Amino acid sequence: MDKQDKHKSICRKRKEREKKQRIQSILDAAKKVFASKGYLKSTMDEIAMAAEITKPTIYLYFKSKDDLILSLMQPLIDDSRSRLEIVEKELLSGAIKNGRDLVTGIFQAFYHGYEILPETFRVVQLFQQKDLICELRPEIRATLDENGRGNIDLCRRMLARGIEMELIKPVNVYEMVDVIWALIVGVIQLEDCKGDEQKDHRLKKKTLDLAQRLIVEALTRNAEQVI
Amino acid sequence: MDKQDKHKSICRKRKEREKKQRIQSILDAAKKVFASKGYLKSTMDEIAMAAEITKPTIYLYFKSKDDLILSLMQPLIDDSRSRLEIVEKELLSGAIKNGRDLVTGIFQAFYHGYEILPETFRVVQLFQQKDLICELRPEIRATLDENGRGNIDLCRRMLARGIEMELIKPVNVYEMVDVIWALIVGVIQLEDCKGDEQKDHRLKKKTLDLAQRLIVEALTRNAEQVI
DNA sequence: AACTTACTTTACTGCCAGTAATATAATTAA
DNA sequence: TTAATTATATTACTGGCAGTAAAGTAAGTT
Repeated sequence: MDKQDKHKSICRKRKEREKKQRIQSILDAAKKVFASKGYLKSTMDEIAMAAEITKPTIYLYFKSKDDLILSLMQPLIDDSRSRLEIVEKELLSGAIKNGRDLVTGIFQAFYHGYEILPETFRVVQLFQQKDLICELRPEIRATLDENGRGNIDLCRRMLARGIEMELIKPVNVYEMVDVIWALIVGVIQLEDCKGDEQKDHRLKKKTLDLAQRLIVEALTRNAEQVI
Repeated sequence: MDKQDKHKSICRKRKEREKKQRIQSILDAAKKVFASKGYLKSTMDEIAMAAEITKPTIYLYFKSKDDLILSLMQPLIDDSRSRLEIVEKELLSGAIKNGRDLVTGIFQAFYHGYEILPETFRVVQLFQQKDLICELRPEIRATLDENGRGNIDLCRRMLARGIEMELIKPVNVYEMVDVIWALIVGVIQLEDCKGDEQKDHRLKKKTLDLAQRLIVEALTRNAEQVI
């Protein structure tokens, strides 16, 4: 019996491993297809083809096309998170000595997600406009919510701490985080629809740099209040 | 013969009038449907129904669903334009005496478009993300391009003038206009996906106000250079 | 070997943008 | 007044895609 149980559990483990691999291969395929054709123009059949399976198999693991893309977003959120945490550590340890470095750190943490996965990042935005955040695998929805919110919270804490430390002027941190996020999303969106791939990145960078400088400028004059 | 010609021309005029009315009724119907269900969820059949005609008739006047929504955008662009022109007049006449009023004027000119036609405004953004600016009636495409660009140009001229008059600090006006536009679009988008209709407008306003203040703050300190 | 479970596929439905072919009403020409 | 032309509208379709039901297959279990 003992032997049998062992056998069972070994087989189960293999199965689970295979399942994970299958899910991963679907995600990889989806990433490729989305990246090459964009979310809206990509079809589930194409993704299935790329993953060397058929469409219904995808639906075994993902509730919908939206669920699929949102599952891709998780690593992106994680990336921002880890970058923000580094900035926070620097802030708490005193390595960050002025408002400029703090604001720049936050900007870059968010922006980096776009640099590593532009297409996925773009889709995050699409989702905000459509009313499609429903109909997701609850797990994904939950983690997405939690982590997204987590990043924002972390960001707010850092700004609040920055204010305490008098690195930046007192502002409403809730609104402030929104403004930073809005700027990044807005600039990327704007430049995406203008540029032709090549100059694109440079333009975005320049515009975003200006945005960053303005925010720093506005937040770091120690004399006056913004509010 | 003279009499006949007159008759003809009168009839032709009536026809044209009727045609315009039909087009207008389609646009009105589309505006209603889009506003109530959003662009993506609205179907051409629904719009046809609302206009009390059938779908193919719409395609007689509009090349595609995209063409239809873009036709709706024109008034919105015109609105921003006329508001910007007022600000420009004030700037040239000397009625605007500081950077704050200039920046605020530009912000408000753009933002007003959202206030009067939120759904259409939102769709403008959608278009920037999708790759759908193709396949339009060339006339619409042209005017849209021209006027959109026109507004941006106007805006740039005003900022440049503001710099000349030393109302604001010297910055790259191309990037600056992008930053302003990005902020407005970004904030609206962000708040749209958070709020539940009621508090929505107030939140947006507050966040946008902060954005405005920050830009003003950064641009109006006369001592230092931003760039 | 019969049975259960997990997984995959074939073959569909339903929805929707857009179109071809056709019908109807109004204008013009005879 | 009637035949021909034009403008306008409709019915009935196509094609593409997300998502699903039902049927098949392979592996593990008894």
